Amino acid sequence: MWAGRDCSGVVDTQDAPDLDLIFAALADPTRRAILASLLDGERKVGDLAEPLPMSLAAVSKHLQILARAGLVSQLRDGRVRTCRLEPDGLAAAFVWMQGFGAFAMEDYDALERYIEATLAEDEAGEEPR
Amino acid sequence: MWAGRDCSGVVDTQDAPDLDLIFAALADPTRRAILASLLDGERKVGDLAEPLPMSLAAVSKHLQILARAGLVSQLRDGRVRTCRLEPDGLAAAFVWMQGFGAFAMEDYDALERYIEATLAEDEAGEEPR
DNA sequence: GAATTATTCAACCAAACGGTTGAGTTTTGT
DNA sequence: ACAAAACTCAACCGTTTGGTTGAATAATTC
Repeated sequence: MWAGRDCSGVVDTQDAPDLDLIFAALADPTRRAILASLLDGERKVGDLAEPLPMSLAAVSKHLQILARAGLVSQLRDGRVRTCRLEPDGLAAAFVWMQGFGAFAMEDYDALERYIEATLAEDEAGEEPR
Repeated sequence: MWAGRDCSGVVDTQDAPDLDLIFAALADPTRRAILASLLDGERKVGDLAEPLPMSLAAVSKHLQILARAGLVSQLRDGRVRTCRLEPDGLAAAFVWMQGFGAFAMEDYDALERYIEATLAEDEAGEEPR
């Protein structure tokens, strides 16, 4: 992976086709807030929108962007649309970044320990509902 | 982390201030190609630009964006500007995503194994120069 | 010191982004 | 059947993005 000499010969070498969409989706604080709130479990569009300082239509568009990136999915049940986090989308970006860190991060072990600690603490804290 | 009830009460709750910049920087394929090419080691701006299908000025702007996000740094030595990967910037985004995955990913172990494999293979393959 | 090399700066342009409002479109409730 | 609820769609608007070109800057070479 990342074969040495010409990994940038063509711009998009072996890039997963939707990393653009995924990272772009993550680049907005509103969208990250939505994702964070979905960590708690499924949510209706309206419930997601309620705390956010913008119109329902704006939130709807944000959700479309998250859906197109494969980060959330919407299940329509009656007139209500329920949103849920889609783990695999995140995984793609995560793996890409990891492939990076393997080379570049010096304090990889420290990071690993930090992550382990966080993970354990979270699992103790509350269930994902 | 991600305290249950109102993690989205305000949009930017405890967000690292530059996640916007980091993810936005990663959202462009040209910029990811530049980062990938920097995995090999330091590079002059011109050398980074050479394989890319755009003007030098465009690449210069991409590098500014990467620098503002803290993902690369430029060391000017004479008239030549040498770019290097900045690991800590990536780590911030990485940790954010990890905090996410801890809750959401079902196949966490599989992912971990995949990562371990990739890491081992890469370390065997070539040195980062 | 004049020309060349390496890179940024500034102005511009089309397209995309993040928001708005107002009008659909389905369900649900009475 | 009617009105309200829960959305999405469409059109618009100001700002940012990703590229261009041409000029500016700075260090090297002749």
